[in-house]
Amino acid sequence: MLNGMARWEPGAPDRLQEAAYELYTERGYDATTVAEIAERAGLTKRTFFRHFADKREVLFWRSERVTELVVEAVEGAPADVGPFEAASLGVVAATEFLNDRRPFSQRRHALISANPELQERELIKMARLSGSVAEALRARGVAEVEAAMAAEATMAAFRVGWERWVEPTETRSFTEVAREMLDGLRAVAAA
Amino acid sequence: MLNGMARWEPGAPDRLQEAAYELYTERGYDATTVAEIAERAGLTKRTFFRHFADKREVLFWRSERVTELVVEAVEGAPADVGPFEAASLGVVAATEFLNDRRPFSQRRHALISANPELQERELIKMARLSGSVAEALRARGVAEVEAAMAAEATMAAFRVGWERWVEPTETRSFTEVAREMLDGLRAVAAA
DNA sequence: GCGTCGATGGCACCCAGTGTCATCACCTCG
DNA sequence: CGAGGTGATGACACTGGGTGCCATCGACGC
Repeated sequence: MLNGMARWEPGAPDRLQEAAYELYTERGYDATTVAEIAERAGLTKRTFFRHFADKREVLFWRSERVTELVVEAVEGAPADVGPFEAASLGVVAATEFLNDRRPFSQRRHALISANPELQERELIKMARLSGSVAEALRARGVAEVEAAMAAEATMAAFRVGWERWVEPTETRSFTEVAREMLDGLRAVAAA
Repeated sequence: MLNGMARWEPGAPDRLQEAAYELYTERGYDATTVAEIAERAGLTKRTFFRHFADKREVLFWRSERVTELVVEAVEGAPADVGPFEAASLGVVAATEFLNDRRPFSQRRHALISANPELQERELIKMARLSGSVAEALRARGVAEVEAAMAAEATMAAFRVGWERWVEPTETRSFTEVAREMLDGLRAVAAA
């Protein structure tokens, strides 16, 4: 037993995530072992893997919340708006959620952009989100390919907007930035 | 020494890649160990990692060739076409290259779509490709954000087209499919 | 033939991730 | 209040990806 207090202290995943963020920031992702994370949280390696599928997943914990928000927004879009507009409402919902969490987002972005493995994980998360959006669009009656295109295109705008928004020099809200990107996408595609 | 013949036989990476494809197909990616791949190629695990950064990379070997073709196409686009059109020419170049390689592409796609780890790798490859396209666009004088948007959007069309093209029921060329997707993107964004 | 050099083998090692079983705290029920 | 059940954790062994290090081998120039 490493720490008599910690074993039955509640919130194991939270403590593990916090410890992971700390260590990843202090020493970098690569230089941190799962055993060290667990130790700082007063737990063991084995327990870490009971709560998180792998060493990367701890950084993406609860990100499904964003997916839910986006899907709900798409599903709740007015019946008369087209697929691109509906998907855009999903993107906007995500940005509104993230607007309050800019410092956290920046910190997380710094960690992820410093490591290819983490970028891969982020990319597949976004791809799955795109898939969920496409599915929600199909549920609205949008054709297969059209749904996929609208979802992928708006996600592209989201990605580009994200990269911009986390920049320290950017003063606007994520929502504003994303709207600019969505409009920019329209303009670029129309040209 | 596992195989007296193989050690100094030329083309170690080729043999390793072929062995990997065989084993991944026969037993699946997860159920295959690097040691097994190396053994079938008449080499050792250590040598495998001298030629490929990791177990996944062997499936993406020489995919930089596509990147080169795409970038060249974008750079060689007429000076008067807009960023979206220029990027589209890059996508078309990629499809033309892949048109001859449909069976290989389908086999590769089957492997990748069966495994999340491999999907992650594929996604980051595409993201890097998108980055290269954006850079080529900027070299043409396109503004930062506009370049990123055009690159991401056309890559989205490429991805959706790809998923469609590898379908056995699809009879058209990749180039045709991609053009439809690029047009579809225009239509969807304009709506 | 002799030395150089790049590619390979062999080995030890670290760490991510898993299967299995024992253990512990808490809860319920008699 | 004590017995048994339950879920979370610890402990341990094990597989496999990936790396560092050095010995070795084969080709090639001299």
